[in-house]
Order: sequence, then structure tokens, then C-alpha cells
Amino acid sequence: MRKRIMEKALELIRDSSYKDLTVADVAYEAGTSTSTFYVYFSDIEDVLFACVREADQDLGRIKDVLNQEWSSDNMAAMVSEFVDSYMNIWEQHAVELRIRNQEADQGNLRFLQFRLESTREIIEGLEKKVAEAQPHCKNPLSLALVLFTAMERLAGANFRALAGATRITRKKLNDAIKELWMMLLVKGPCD
Amino acid sequence: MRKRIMEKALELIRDSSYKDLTVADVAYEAGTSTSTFYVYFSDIEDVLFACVREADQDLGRIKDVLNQEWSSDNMAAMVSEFVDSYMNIWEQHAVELRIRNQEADQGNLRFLQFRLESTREIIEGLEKKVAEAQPHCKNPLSLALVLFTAMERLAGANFRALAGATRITRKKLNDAIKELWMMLLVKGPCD
Amino acid sequence: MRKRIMEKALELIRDSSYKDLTVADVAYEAGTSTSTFYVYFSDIEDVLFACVREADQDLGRIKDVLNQEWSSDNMAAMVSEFVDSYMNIWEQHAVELRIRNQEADQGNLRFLQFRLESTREIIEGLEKKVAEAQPHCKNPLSLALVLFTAMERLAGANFRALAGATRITRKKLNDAIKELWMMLLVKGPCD
Amino acid sequence: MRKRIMEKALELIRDSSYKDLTVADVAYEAGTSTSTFYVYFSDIEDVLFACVREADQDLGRIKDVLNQEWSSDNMAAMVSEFVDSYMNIWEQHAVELRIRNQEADQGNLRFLQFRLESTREIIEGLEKKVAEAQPHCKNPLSLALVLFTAMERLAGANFRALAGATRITRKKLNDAIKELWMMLLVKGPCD
DNA sequence: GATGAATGAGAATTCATTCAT
DNA sequence: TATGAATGAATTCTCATTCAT
Repeated sequence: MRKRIMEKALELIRDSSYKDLTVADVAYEAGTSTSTFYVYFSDIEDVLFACVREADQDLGRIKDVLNQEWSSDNMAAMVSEFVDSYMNIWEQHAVELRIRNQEADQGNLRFLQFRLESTREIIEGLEKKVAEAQPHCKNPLSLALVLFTAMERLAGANFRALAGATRITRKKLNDAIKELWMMLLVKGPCD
Repeated sequence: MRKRIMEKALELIRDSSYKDLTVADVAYEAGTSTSTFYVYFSDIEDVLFACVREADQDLGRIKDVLNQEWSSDNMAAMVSEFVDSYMNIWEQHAVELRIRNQEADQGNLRFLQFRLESTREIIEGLEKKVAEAQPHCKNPLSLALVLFTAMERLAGANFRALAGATRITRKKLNDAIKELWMMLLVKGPCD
Repeated sequence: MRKRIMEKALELIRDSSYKDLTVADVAYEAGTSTSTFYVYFSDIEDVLFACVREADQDLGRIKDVLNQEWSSDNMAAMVSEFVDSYMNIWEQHAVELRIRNQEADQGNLRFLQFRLESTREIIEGLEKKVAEAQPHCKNPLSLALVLFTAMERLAGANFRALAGATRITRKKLNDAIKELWMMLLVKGPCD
Repeated sequence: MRKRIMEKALELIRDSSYKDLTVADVAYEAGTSTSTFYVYFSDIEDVLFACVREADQDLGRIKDVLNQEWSSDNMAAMVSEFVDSYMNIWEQHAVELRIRNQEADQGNLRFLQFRLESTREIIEGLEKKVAEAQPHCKNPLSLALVLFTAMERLAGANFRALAGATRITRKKLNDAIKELWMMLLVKGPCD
């Protein structure tokens, strides 16, 4: 039942905004009563957090790419693989990750904390790549963070939400992200 | 009274999440009754939209920087001025802009539409700058969009919300953003 | 409406135990909705407290009897008047005073506090009467308190609740209370 | 398990009001499930009644004092022993006896009946003592009942609940009760 | 004897909204 | 323009209770 409730909660969010997701709705959709809902979760946020948690486990896969060697020879390939993998995972867990970000952005501590932990290793991994590729770079962390932020937001962005959406495709966007990483890793900052 | 209600609504959001902002709260804070609230606004979203609208007018200032010539001589200065101006405006209207983005991200059409219009000119301006500086660049729009997205998100980011927040300062972050713009405008993409 | 809600709440309690008095019941009986109930009271306890408060104002009358002179000449008359008055007030506000005592007995601080204040003057008045009538009496306060407690409890006692109820009448009980006060005030404690 | 549930129910009441004691709470505290609770008891009232019943058995001891001869020679000693014994038993079973009285006061028939039976013999015993000591006394039953009521209420009273609590000690109170019994038994009513 | 899982039924509570003044 | 009073319509939440194992 617990599992079933989680699934249905996600389904409902996929369709409409999660702002007005009610316990009654979820329970009904899962074919059960609100009382049963409260056996497993303390409130709507609680189910969502459980979903986010579960989705996060898949995010671990991205670290594999970061654990490999990124040399000037395979740089383009690695960057490409990294960005594609990341985008892939987001596509699979778009709903959950968007919730995670929205809640965190709205200052929800539980989700904030969780996102922090969940992204730290990735950001640190990227920082290291930048530092290795551009030893003279003064603040690789900030640079990595900026591009990572862009990547994450664009991954989660509803395409309707992008300016001039008509002229832009997911493919072009991903390419642009890759190019910027390459710029940073190969050419490095200006001075 | 209308003005007063808007102000108090913003104040209340500054303190806590706007998700549970109620008409009664706002009315009370503004020292009036809910009935009066309804004289001016149709619901909470309505006040917020009015606030966002108002804040947006200041955003027009950023276009001045984009209307100037960005040549290789003054590039660093212009980029710096652009980023600083943008960050400045965000600081002044953090609450409103954050609401705008959150609502848009959650798929609220009114806000989505509004953000689209509000950012289009800026993004197109940036696209033109990239295209001018790097005539061979294949998709200046996507590149501009990526960096603009990063900039905007980091502007609105609560610092608590940033990974490894302790090691990062607003200054470093802004510098990183500037460096990335410079990289793009001066060195250009890899091939 | 406020007044109406209070009245109906009392009526409902008169009929059945107040333990399972619900907001919905009261609202329904008062011909209104629960929302209206919450405009005036925060919960059931709150209405009851308001009722108790109101009833308490009548209790002030009892002090008139205590403010008169109780001499050996009129002692019997004064004691009789005091007990009768007290019993009278209880009869008029049986429901409210019983609630006050039950809540206080169950440790409800608000009611405890209120009862304390409400009875203090009476008890102190009685203490003074005992001390005047029996100057050698060592602890007039305790003696007065014991009889006052008995009086109050018997006033509020449902007659069903009294042992051997069949043989006892309200009249006999009141007489017994008067006799005990007389014993204390006229003859005094044993040594 | 049955025993364990009873114990834990009492413990929980000791801490907070029994009005919001739930089956789930008791079961949890007893380290078992609600289903098991229902194997032994039909509801919360049922456990409480079982507890009260058990506590009542100790109350039988008080009758020993009443079965002895109370003559003018040993009157003070007997009264003292009676009051002390009674207070002692109350101290030991404060929780149970308070529940008994509260439920009875609220009109719960089961508890009302039980209290009636449980106190009848004592009250009749006291009536007989008064009648023996004061043969001319017109209604010894009422007089005995009044003082017995006082005694019982003060025994169960939380000291916080007593007016002017600061100036009164348990000792003084017990002494006052004894004095009143002595007054009644030795000097008798006024005419 | 014991219990895990589930739930029906109802209670409290909130809030946007209306309407007469 | 302003508001006091009232409420409809949800929604959350709790709890006693059952039943298959």
C-alpha cells in the first residue's frame, strides 16, 4: 500500500501542479482511505520526500562518469557522456527532482538539506575536473557550480518555460551546455 | 489601501513561505478586512502578480547596458556592468522575482507568459552580443540562454541553498559568472 | 450568534455528558455552521469557559451575606441564609459550575485558576467568621475549607450520585450542612 | 498482558488527563498492538473500570476501623485512625479513585453504581457511629454524609486545586477533618 | 493468545468568499 | 470605498474497531 500511495502521488503531480495535491486525492487514486495514508505518511510533504529520496538513488550513477579519468584526449567524450547521463536521469525522474528543487527553493529545510547532500559529491567532482584541467584557475568551485546550476535548471525546465522556446530544442540546449563545459575545461578562463 | 496590501503581502512572504499566505493574513497585516482585500484583488495570486509586475519595471534598466556597444576593448567592463546590474536588481526585488520564477516553474501560465516576455529582450540582446563577438558560433541563442539561466538562478538562490555554501561568497560567484561570459564572448566555443 | 452558541452549548450539556459535546453538534443546534463557531470560540473548552465565566458573576451575590455581621444572636439566621443562597445559585447555574469543578478537578489549569480566584474571597470570608466566633480556634482556614468543600460538592451532586440517595432529601442535606456550620461557629472545636 | 495493559493505562493517566487516553497509546506503552488490547478489554472505559475495581478491594480495609467500638474513651484515637487510614488508601490509589469519582460525577452509570456500593457500607458505618454517640441527633445519615463527602473530596484534591493552597498543608487539613468529626461525635449538633 | 494491516466514520479546522450596510 | 458578520465547502486528521493469519 505504501508503495502504491507513492506511485499514485507522483502520477497525480505529473498531471497537475502539486500545490493542490490533497491527501484525499492521493488516497482515492490509490484506492484506499485517508486513514491508510496516515498510517504510512504524516502528510503530503512526507510522501513527496519519500519519492524524492527514492529517485535520488538513481542519481548515484552519475558519479561513475566523474570517477573516470577526464584527459584532454577523451574530454569531449566524457563531457558528452556526463551531460547526457545527467539529462537522462532527470528525464526519468523529472517529477521528483522538480519537486526537490521547488521545495528547496522555497526554503523547505528538509529538502534543502537533502539536495545539498545529494549534489555535493557531484559538484565537488566537477570542481576537481576543472582544477585538474585548468591548474591556474582561481576558483574552480564557483565556475563548476555556475555551470552545474545551469545544467540542472535546464534539465528540469519545462520547455514551455524557456524563452523563445520555439527556436530551441533539447538537443541544441544540451550541445550548448557541453560546449560551455568544454570551453571551461579546455580553454580555461580568460586570465 | 491597494498599495498597502501589496506591500504587506510582500513583507509576509519575506518572512515565511508564500505557499501558506492567506487572504486573512494579508488583510490583517494591512490593518483591514478581507472584504476590502477583495475590493482590489481577486485572490492571493492576483496580488502577487501585481507585485511581480511592478518589480518588473525596474528590470527594464538592464536593457540599457545591452543597448551599448560591447567591443573587445570594453568587453570586460560591459560584462561586469551587466552582471552587476542584473544582480543588483535581483537583490532589490528578490521576493518578487523569486515568486515569478517559482510560479512559472510550477507551470502557472500567467507567470510563465510574463517571464517569457520579461526575459525575451534580455536573452535576445545577449544572443546578439555572442553572435557579434563570435560570428562563427553556431547557436548563440542556446549558449546565451544557458549562461543567463545560471545567472538568474544563482541571483535568486538563497545562499543556504548552495552546495558547499560555506566556501562560496556572492562575490566569487559573480566573478565566476563574469568569467564564463568572457570565455564565451572572447574565446568562443571550442570549434 | 456568540450568545446563541453559548446557550445551546449549555442546553446540550444539560441533556447529556459534555465529554462528547462536539463543535458540530453545538453549531447545528444553534442553527449555524462550524465555521461560525470558530469565529467566536477556539474550541469547545473555550465556549464552556465563557459560560462558566458568565455564571460566575452571579456568585458575587453570596459575598453580601458574608459582609454582614454574624453575631451569636443572628448566627442561625445568617448561616441559614448563607447556605440557602449558595445552594440557590448552584441550582441556577448547576451546569456551568459542575463543568468548572470537573475541569478543575481534571487538572485543567484555566479552570483551576478561575475556581481559585472565584472561591478565594468566599473561603476567606468564612475563615474570618470562624475566627471571630471562635477566637481560640487554631486553624479556622482549614475548618472553613473542609465545610465549604462539602457544601460545594453536595450542591453540585447529582442526587443519583449520593449514597443511599433514597433516604436523603435536598432539605435534609442542607439542614445537615447548616448544623455543621453552627456546631463549628457556636460550639467550636473540641479543645 | 492484561495486567500489563492495566498498569500502563494507569501510568499514562498519572501523567496527563485521562480524557484523551487512546487505545493506541495504551497498547503502545504496553508494548503491544491495539488488537491485543481488544482481546482483553472492550474499550478504554473498560480498562479503567477494571483498575477502579481492583483499587476498591483495598478500600475494604477501612471497614475494620468501623467495626471496632468507638467509645468516648477512645473516640479521638479511633477518629484519627479512621481519617488517616482513609487518606492513606486514597494516596495509594489516587489515580483510580479520582477516575471513579470523575466518571461517577459525570453521570457514568457503571461507575456511579460502583461508587454507591463501595461507599454505602462506610457511610452507614459512620451513620451508626454518629447515632450511637449522639442518640438525640435527628439525621445522623445526612451529617455523616456531609463530612464523608468533604473528606473524600479533599483526599482526592490535587493540592494545587485548593484555595489559598499556600497556607494549607495536608496535615492541617486532616486535622481539621478530625476536629469536625470529633465535634459531631462528642459535642453533637446544636439542639 | 497475539498481531499486522487496513479502514469507516466522524471530528476539528481552515479559508476563500459573499453580502448587506 | 470600506467592512462586519457569516458561511460553504473542503481538507486534514484521529481513533476505535475489524479481520485474516
